[in-house]
Amino acid sequence: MPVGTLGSVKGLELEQVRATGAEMVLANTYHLALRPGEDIVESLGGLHGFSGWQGPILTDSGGFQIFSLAHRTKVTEEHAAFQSHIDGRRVVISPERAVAIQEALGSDVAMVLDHVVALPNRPEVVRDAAERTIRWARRCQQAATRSDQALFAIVQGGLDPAMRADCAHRLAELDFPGYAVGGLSVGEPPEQMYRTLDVTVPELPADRPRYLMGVGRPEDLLEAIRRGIDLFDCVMPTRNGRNAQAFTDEGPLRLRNLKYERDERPLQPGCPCAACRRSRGYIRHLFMAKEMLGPILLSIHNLAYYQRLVADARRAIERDQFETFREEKLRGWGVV
RNA sequence: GGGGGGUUUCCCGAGCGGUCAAAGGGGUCAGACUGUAAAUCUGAUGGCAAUGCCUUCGCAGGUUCGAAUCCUGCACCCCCCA
Repeated sequence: MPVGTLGSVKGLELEQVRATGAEMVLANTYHLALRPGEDIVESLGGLHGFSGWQGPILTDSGGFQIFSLAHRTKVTEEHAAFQSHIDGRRVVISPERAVAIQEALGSDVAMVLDHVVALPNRPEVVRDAAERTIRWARRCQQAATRSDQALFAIVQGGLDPAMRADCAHRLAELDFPGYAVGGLSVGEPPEQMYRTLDVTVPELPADRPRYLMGVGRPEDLLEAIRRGIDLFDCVMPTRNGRNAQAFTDEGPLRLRNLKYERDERPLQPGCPCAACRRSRGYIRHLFMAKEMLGPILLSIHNLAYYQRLVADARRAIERDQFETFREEKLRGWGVV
């Protein structure tokens, strides 16, 4: 899923997002509750009518903001209290409120409010957050009223295998329609994230979507797919695209680099996206000149690249050739 | 013709006797970015055999232990008066 936190995949029109192959996008509860407010989104047709996106929409709950905006957030058993990053006012999001906001937003998939902490962290902090996440998941489940909206649970538990497995197991017993693995890629080395997936994913029902939140680099996606993950979201293709980085089969390209000044090749030979109809030299020029088309084109390219990556992975799995596919990709990226 | 102001490292622009290879900004070069407080942030940016040496603040001389800073002459630019 491309990330459209504020109800828009930054810089891109709906058709451009759709043309990358994306079917589902992500938006954010905390951010939309602050601005414009879920009541306004609801009155303007819900997230679909409001943004115009016809496909499925998943809303994150605000749990990630407990981590990313930690310095202005206070968590109690009852709720998370934020000091708005926009105007400083107090914004309280309880599990019940997170569900109510998401129901008003009208997303197709809502996420439970979870408690995300930075890693590495003290065991008691990680355990406390994981236990609270389970209690909050129950409260979210009980607060949910819409039959046309799925509610996914989120596994926490840091890097502790036992805690992860336990958290996953206990959430699985609550019979959610989908499960996410959260609290990863928040500062820990990739290897530790992979090891955590090794022990977490097997505890989650294989007949439900298994979603790794906020990940990641192309190699992270393949490592996660290999371990049973079905769904991802990440700002990397769009944010890094806006910052002049293009993902390709030869690894990421920093288009501002002098070496592309006269490079007449496309970013990725064979890529059908709009950016790849131009030369690297032209795209470098756009970034050096601070033309808005630069960030737009690389956002398009990176989203298309990511979509193709997972589509190809899916096809490889169907042919039982995933390992070969993965090794080829990693070799191209120079990761192995 | 008379009076005044100015010329600083790639650019703009501080500095006005030593702590100045010289603030700050721009540009350039390089790096970071993982459920978006991000079209953002970080570092480098005279040369070198480099805990030191050399070259540089319009040009040429001079004063001084020491000058981007003071003095003299010259060149060029800007403003006002005629």
